[in-house]
Amino acid sequence: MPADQDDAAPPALTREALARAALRVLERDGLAGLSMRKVAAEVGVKAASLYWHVRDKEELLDLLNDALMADVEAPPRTGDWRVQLRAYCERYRAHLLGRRDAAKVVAGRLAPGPNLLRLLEDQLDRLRGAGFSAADAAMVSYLLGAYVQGFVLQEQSPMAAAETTGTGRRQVADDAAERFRALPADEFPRLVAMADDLTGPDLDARFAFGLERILDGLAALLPPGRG
Amino acid sequence: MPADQDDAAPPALTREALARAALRVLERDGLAGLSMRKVAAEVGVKAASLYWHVRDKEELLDLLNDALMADVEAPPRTGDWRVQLRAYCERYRAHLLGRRDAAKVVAGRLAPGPNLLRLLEDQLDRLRGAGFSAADAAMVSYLLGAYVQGFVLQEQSPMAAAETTGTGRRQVADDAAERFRALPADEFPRLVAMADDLTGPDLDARFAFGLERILDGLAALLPPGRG
DNA sequence: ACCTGAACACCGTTCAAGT
DNA sequence: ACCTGAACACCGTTCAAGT
Repeated sequence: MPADQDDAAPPALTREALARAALRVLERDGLAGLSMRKVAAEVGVKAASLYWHVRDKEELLDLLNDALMADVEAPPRTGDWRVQLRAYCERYRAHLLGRRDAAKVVAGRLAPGPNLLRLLEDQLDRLRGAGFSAADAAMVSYLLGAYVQGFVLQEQSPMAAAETTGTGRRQVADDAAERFRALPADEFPRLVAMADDLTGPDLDARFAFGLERILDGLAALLPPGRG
Repeated sequence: MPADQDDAAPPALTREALARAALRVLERDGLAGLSMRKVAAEVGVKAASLYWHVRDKEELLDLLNDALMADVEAPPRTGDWRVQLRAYCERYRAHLLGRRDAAKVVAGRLAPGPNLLRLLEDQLDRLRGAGFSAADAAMVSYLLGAYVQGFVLQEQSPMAAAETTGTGRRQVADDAAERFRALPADEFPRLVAMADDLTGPDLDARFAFGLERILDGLAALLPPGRG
């Protein structure tokens, strides 16, 4: 009778396990604190061992990138294309905001892993169903990705910095407004006058504003009945 | 008669000189190769000396961020708001694309330096003149910034990687299309069918597409006569 | 097939000490 | 006021060697 496979067998160091370990280190120490040595320790191994499973740190970051996309849930397929696309973007933003430094990891990294491919497939399918041409659907997906990632990148970094110094996000906005107001009014009249507009509305509102403008622009692409 | 001030005086290590040195190192070695030690060497000093002028590397990157924005030229004030705003975005993109890793440096970094403030003032002034409310103008500026930075971030990283491996950008697109086509067609029917649409149009066209959608959406914000 | 020890060539940052 | 030497606690990566 052969020994059970599940008693003392070490969990088998797979690339997926590596990615999950990297995810835990990212959450704990941030991207700047994510080192090969720490990820190795997280899986109970020495740094040099990682190079058996992964070419270099860059490849580990690719794995991490896909692990980050593992549990985004696509929105329900109810409502018209506009509510579905809006939900997609809102969920994507919320998902990125929810994990530390996620935007920084995801941003410049194209290499789509299986999880991202799954989402892309679903999104393109909905766009085609809504009446967008294949060429337009592909570009729309690209446009929305650039907007959401660019937006979250700008809001996540300062938030992280603020939390480090212990200041709340209301405080950050107020400080920024104060800096605008303190500028020389002859050189920067608009910045001084618009200090509150530039810093006031919360980021949810700013995200929604941009998103609605983009959706308006996309609607103009469809035949009048469907937009 | 006092000695001339301009004969043997060392150029005086200012923060601006530091920023320009960092810019040269960035162009030469990329963001990953930008170290305090190299920037110090670039200005003929030891690494420890930098900490007299700058709190830490993060602050040096803030200076670099503003130096990167030093010579962007605002578009001419001719044509309607739409041509001016389009020109703004195209110039910003071209400017970022033109300097190595610029998008990565600029992306998560809010701290606006004097150069960025100058541009922002000018852009807001044009938006107000075009008829956008103060609140809308502020949000439009934010939206366009997120889009351009997000877009360039996605196109610049792979370009840099491709140049490292010596492959041209046509080759990169073809390889990507091939990967889409090789996916299992039952699980990813759209991706397989749309492989060319997803990778085909060059990045200039993709950028223009997104930009025009956004501009369409913004036009809907103005009273019918001015949009 | 997978892991380790030890080493190499780097990092950012601090701090006493120099001028 | 500005710069340096020397050190500290790290990095990513390689490679011979182990099992």
